[in-house]
Amino acid sequence: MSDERPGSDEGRTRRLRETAAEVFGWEELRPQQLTAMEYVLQGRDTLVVMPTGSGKSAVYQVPALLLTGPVVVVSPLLALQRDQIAGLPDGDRAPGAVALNSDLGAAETEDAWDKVRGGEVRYVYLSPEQLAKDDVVRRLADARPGLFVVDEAQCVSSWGHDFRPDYLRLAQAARRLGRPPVLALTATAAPPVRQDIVERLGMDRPRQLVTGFDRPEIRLEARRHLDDDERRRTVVERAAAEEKPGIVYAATRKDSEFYAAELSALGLAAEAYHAGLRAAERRRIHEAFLAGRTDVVVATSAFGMGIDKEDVRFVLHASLPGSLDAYYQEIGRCGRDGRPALAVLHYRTEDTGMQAYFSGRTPGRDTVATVVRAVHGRGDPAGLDELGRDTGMGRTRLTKAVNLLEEAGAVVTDASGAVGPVPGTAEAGAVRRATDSAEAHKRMDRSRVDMARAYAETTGCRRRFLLGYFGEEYQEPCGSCDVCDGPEAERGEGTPGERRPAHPDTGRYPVGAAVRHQRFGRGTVLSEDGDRITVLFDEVGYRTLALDALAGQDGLLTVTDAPDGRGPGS
DNA sequence: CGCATCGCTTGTATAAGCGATGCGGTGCTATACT
Repeated sequence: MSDERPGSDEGRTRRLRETAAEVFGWEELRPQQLTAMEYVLQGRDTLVVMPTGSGKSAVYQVPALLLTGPVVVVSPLLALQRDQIAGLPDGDRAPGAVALNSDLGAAETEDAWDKVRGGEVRYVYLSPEQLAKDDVVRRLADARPGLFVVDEAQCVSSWGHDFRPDYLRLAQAARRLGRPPVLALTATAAPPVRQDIVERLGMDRPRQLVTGFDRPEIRLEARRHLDDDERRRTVVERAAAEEKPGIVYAATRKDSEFYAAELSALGLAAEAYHAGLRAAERRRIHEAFLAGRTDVVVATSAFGMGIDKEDVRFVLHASLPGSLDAYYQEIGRCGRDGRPALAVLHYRTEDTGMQAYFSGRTPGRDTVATVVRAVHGRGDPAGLDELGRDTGMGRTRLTKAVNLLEEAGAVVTDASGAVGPVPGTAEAGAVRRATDSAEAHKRMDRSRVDMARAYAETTGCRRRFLLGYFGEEYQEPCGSCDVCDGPEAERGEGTPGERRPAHPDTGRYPVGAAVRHQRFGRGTVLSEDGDRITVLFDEVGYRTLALDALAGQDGLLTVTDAPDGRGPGS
C-alpha cells in the first residue's frame, strides 16, 4: 500500500501509539487494533468484529484523545456503562467520562451535562433509549461529537427488531448529532448480521475488520434427548462432573431455578441467575462468580454481557438456543484463558416451540394502521411523545410500528427527529407493506431457530458447521467435536476433507453466490456442507437445501450472480 | 409451539381423560408509592 501523502499516516500511527502508552499504559497495540484506530482517525465508518478480550474498547478509547469533540458511546446495559467508566485510567491525562442514564438524579444529570458542555469529558456513555429523547440529542449535538460508537453492535440486529426498537433509530440520532464517523463494535456477527448492522446504522462504505471466529480450545458437543426428565438428569450429571467453574444456560427462569437447586443439593456452589431477581441479588451472584466463589451459574440469556472471566471451563445448554449467533456468544464465555473448555448443547426437538414463540411477536395490522393514521392525520411531523399521546400506545409498541412504517416508506423522520407522512402514500398500502416486512422479520427469526437445530443435528463436523454460519471456511475434521471423534473417526476411517464423497453438484452453487429459488425468491448461498447447501433468502430466511433435490428439478434454484463476478451460469 | 394446571365429566372414583386456559426472555425509563 502506498501513501499519497507521505508522513500523514505515519504521524497518526505514532500519535496513537504514544497516547496508548502514555495515557493507558499499553506499550503494544495489536495490528488489528491499530488498523481500526487509524480508520477511525481517518474519519471512516468502521465495523470491528473481534473476540471479547482482544481490546475492542481501545479502538475508540485511544483515538478519543486525538479527536475534537467527545465520543458518544451507545451501550446496551447500564452495568456495562459503569464497567467501562470504572475501567478507564486515572492520572493527570486521564480522560473524563460520564454515563447519562436513569441512574442519575436531576442534579447529577445537570452536573454531567455541565461537564460535557465544559469539554471536561472525552466519553459520553448512554443507552439507545436516551438518544430517543429530544433534549438529550440537542444537548449532545451542541458538544459536536467527534465519533459515534455502538458497542455490542449485534444488539442492533438482535434487539432492535424486537424489544428495544430504539436501536433501529440510531442512524437518525447520529445524523442529528452532525453525523460523526460511526464505529460499530461486536464480538459475534454472522455476515447477514453484519450487513444488517451496517444498513441499520446507516454506515457509509464502512471498513470492516473481522478477525477469525474459531475457538479451537472449546470442544463442541450436542446431544438430543427424547425425554424431558432424562434430559434434566443428564444436564445435572454433566454439570456436576465437569471441571468448574461453568455456566448452564436454561430456557426459562423456572428451569434456571430447578437446575441450580439440583446442583446445590449435590453440594455444589450453584446459583440461578435471571432478570426476575432483584438488582442487588444479580450483582451479588455476578461478583461471586467473577471472584471464583461459585461453581456453576445457571442462567437465562440475561447472564452474559460483561462477564470478564478467563477460567470458565464449560458452558452447557439445557435447551436449544434461539439462534447460532446467541449460541456462539454464550459458549464464547468459556476457555478465554486458552485452556481446554467444553460446550455441550442438550436439546429436544420440542424446544423449537418456545423459541418460535419468542420470535413471534410483531405489531399487528391494527397497531400499524393506528399509527399510520395518526401520522397522516396530523399532517405536520410530530415527535414520538406526541404520537404516543395521540394513539395511547406504549413507547415500545409505538416505536416498533414507526420503524416498520419508515421501512415501508410511509413515514419519515426529519432533521428535528419528528415523524411525518411521506406525501402520496396510501394508508392501506403502507399498512400492508409494514406488516409484510414484520412477517419477514418473524420468518427470519424462526429460520434462525431452524439453523440452531440444524447445528445440533448435523452429521458433519460441528466446528465446520458453526464457522460456516459465520462465513468462515473450515476443513474438517476439527478433532475436537463429538462428530470428529466419534466411532468412525476413531477407527481411522476417512481423511480430512474426504470423509464424505463430494456430491456431483458440489461447486454448482458457490458460497457467496446470489441465487433465485422458484418458491423462496432471492437469496445468497452461505455455506456448502457435503450434499447440501445453506441459503439465506431475503423473504423466508435460512433454508438448507439438498443438492439431490435441486438436481431433480431443473431451474428450481438458479445462480443469478456468482461471487467472483463471472455472472450467471459460471 | 409445547407444557403445566385447572376444572369438568363420567353408568359415580380409594380415577382418569378431556378441553380450556395461561405461561414462557432479553432492558431501558418514567412513575407511583412506601
